[in-house]
Amino acid sequence: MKYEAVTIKDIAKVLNLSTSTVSRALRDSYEISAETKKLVIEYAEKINYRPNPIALSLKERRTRSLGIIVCEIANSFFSQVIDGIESVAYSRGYNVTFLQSHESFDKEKLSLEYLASRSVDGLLISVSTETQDFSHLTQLSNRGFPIVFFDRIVDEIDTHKVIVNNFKGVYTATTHLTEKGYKRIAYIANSEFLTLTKDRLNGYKKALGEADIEIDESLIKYCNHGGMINDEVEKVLDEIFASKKKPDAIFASSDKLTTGCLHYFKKHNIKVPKNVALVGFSNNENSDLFNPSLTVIKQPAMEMGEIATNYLLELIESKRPIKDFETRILDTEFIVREST
Amino acid sequence: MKYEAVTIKDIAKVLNLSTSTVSRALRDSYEISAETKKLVIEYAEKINYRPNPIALSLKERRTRSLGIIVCEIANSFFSQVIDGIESVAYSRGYNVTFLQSHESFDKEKLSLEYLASRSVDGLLISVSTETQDFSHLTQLSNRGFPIVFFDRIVDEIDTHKVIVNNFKGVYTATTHLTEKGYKRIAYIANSEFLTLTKDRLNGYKKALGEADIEIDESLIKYCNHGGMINDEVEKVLDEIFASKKKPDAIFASSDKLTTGCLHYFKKHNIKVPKNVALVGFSNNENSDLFNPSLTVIKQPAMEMGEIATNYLLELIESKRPIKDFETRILDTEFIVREST
DNA sequence: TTGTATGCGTTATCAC
DNA sequence: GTGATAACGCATACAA
Repeated sequence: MKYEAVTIKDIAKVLNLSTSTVSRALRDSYEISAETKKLVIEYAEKINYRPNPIALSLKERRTRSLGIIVCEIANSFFSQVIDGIESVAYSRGYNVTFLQSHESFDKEKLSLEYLASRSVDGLLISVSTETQDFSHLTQLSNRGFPIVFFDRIVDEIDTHKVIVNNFKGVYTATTHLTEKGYKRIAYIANSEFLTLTKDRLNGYKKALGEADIEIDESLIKYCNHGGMINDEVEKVLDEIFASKKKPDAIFASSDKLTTGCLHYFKKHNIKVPKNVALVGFSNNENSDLFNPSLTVIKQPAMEMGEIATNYLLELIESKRPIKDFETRILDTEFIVREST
Repeated sequence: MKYEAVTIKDIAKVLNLSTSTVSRALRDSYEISAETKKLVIEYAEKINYRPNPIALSLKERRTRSLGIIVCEIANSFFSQVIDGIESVAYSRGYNVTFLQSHESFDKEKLSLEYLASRSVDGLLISVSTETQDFSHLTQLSNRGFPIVFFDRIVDEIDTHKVIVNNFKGVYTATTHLTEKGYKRIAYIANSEFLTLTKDRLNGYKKALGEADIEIDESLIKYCNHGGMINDEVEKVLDEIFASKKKPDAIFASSDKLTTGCLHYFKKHNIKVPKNVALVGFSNNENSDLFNPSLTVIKQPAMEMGEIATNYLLELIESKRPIKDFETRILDTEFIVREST
């Protein structure tokens, strides 16, 4: 059943006016007499008239909507980013559409295509772990479609970006571990295709180097689907714990990987921090309630969303092409708790 | 800067054809010669033509989008529902727009108005804790706008609904507490305006009655903002624990309230379950990792989203008005862990 | 002060 | 087999 809404035409017919008069009256144009205005506005109110945003979009050639692509919203970090995006977008009169890639390259590509085919005026994206080929993004960007990257950015594309200081965050956390005397520190990384993974790994290596700990590549493991695939984390941990020289600490590079480790430890009855210490990136609001409470690197997620959205609106609303792009780097917060 | 996309007109001009021919060729119409089709399709592919969904929406008077309003997506239960909604919607060629009410009646009303002004073809909604006045929903529903309620439904409005058996879920959980010997069981409820709150409370009362425990109204507390306001939970717990006869167990009626209790206990050094037991509704994927691990009532969130979406699409796509509405009641799952 | 005509991108209808 | 035209709902340049 089609729901039929009221249009300007309906109002015009009833009041014996032209659609243009009604349109102008509703927009409070100076050309219209106070009397007519009152008539139109009151009637519109009475029958609950609302302009059709679709028609407006077609006319103005813009949707006043922003598109967001993230791997998943059921993730503390991303839902906090989204809160930041939403608050800025709404205050500037923009609406928001989220699409989840579920860490799938194909889904990301499809979502992107849909959004860019004029459903939204611009895009905020944190790419999927699978994404290695950026041509879908490059093409759009080159044709002038406004894109801002956050969190998982793409180096090859020149535009505004918002990230955290991944290197420093991990360096601080790893140094914390080495200072506590941990020697065999495993690193469970996200997909190796992400720039952020490299930056984080460098922080880890630097800290180990400074503590005169040799880097053992067998302790560095990648989860190319970001822990989204069933037993990705389990497999990686099995490998690490099967070796003769077991780790005494673990660094986990994302929310999902961090809780993934905890689930594994619980299942295999590995005690934290007695048997192995754990630090990880996490914006989980309950990480202090865990058993043990987690030592975490926390990202300013909300702020990230706000800044990224302001950047995007700048690109969208600018009268002339923007050539000078910025990359904003935010600081992480390091919170020490029982797990180390 | 406005991003200019390719239109049928552009193709027509370049190939010296009319827009109608191009349109037909692209839709593989039988009227068009194979030769022309090939020409058009190949060129369209080359320049990456994508039809403008806005123009299509205007023409077809439908958007192929569904609107979702929930209190917040940073909530395990709702993000799981959303996953269910998304999967069904996409498989049926629909796109999804989420709006968060953040438990504010005003925000809910605004979001609703925006969506119903033809941005979406139908609406899935779990109302905010603040919502007492349903006229915004009643009006739309009466005018034939397709709405399906899930989780927090509105009794007054006749349409499809999907809920869980709240009475039974709470009855089972409370009985579990009485059987364990708990006598003073406090009940931290969500907003008293929600139907679901009444159903749940009835389950609690029935279980107490069967255990010959008198109902103590001072142990029943409401959080009318669903725990969204700063120290709502803290205030309520302060009251309960300030009384002489402290509770020996607590039932929390939502995800947010359950973790809210845990945070309070941690802060005030109240041991669970030694000082007080805790059961609550929760779909948190990490509730087994908490300290202590939580005894919870878990809802089939994903399934709820799927069923609700199927109902909504039925309303949208039906040729004639639907008069027979269903309320689907799903079973909850009760998981016993350390907190009781 | 108000009305008429046009166009945003697309497709259906009717003409040739 | 292809082209011209109108329409979806709205805003605006131009006419009156």
